[in-house]
Amino acid sequence: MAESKHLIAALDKLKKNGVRMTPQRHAILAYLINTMGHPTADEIYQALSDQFPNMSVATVYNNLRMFKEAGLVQELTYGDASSRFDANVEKHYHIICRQCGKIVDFHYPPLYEVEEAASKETGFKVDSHRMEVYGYCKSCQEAQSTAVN
Amino acid sequence: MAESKHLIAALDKLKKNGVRMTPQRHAILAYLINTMGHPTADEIYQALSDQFPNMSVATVYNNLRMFKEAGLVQELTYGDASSRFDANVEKHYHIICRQCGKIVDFHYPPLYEVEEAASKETGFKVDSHRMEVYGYCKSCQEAQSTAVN
DNA sequence: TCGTTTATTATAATTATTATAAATTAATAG
DNA sequence: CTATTAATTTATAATAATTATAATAAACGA
Repeated sequence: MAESKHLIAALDKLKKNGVRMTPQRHAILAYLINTMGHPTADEIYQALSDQFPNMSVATVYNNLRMFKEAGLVQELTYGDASSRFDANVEKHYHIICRQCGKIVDFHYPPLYEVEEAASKETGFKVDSHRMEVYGYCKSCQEAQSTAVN
Repeated sequence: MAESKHLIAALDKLKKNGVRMTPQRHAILAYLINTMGHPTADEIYQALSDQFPNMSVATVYNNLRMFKEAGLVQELTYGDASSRFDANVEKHYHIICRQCGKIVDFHYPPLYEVEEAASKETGFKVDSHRMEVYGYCKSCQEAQSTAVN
């Protein structure tokens, strides 16, 4: 697979920020950008363990922090133990399955009215918001309806 | 301070669920209901350590889980390390200060249209959503504007 | 290619949370 | 009121995610 536009742009941004490129860093970033999922640090570590048998988990965490600071990835935290990471920084929202934990993107016009209302009510200077929807994905709905009660 | 209506209702609900009342449990619940903040498990533990010098942190965690399962409190997870707990189960949203971490409630009509749109786009069966606004609270704005650059 | 600076590795430390097992205590039937 | 029993608390250990540290290795501009 050729390097996607998205990946090329991200690499470019890092270079402009004076960040050195290493094989590990490149692989972590590429993995995040190419995957449709929203992997945890450990999932990334596992996924790249064939390619980099000696890579340390610390490298994954260090790079994820770096990418986050550079605005290339977003950290998602839910009730469960570990953070998930998303290289899609375009405006979009997530819907999460309560049963299997799957995270799917969906589109909706950004909720700027809410930001404004919140700012007015609280006096905060607002810069962003986060919103997720919870429910049951198609396959978990089916599993539920065919289950014996 | 007399027991608030809110606390009385919560105690009632627990009794109906066949849950035993203990001094620790009562104190944790009362603390959560009376505080305006959104404390972590450890903050609760600290706050009650005078009253219960021998209480175990596990007791705090156990009870918080219990309250959550009973629908009496809500667990809030943000990027930072530990969960926060909110005994206000009325519909409301939070705005969070990026600088000092303060969490303040604000009101806005529940975003059911978003739930519907998400359901339509993804095929999920939706049951709830979560949304928070981020920014800088008044005192942190002032601190910033008076700071020497 | 060299030298400096940054990144990676291996490992240990930290922190939040959960599990376990023994001791205690609340609810309640008698 | 007391004894019973099942739930709760406590103390402690275990787990798991993440971060810190120090030594080694690699990137990249001169």
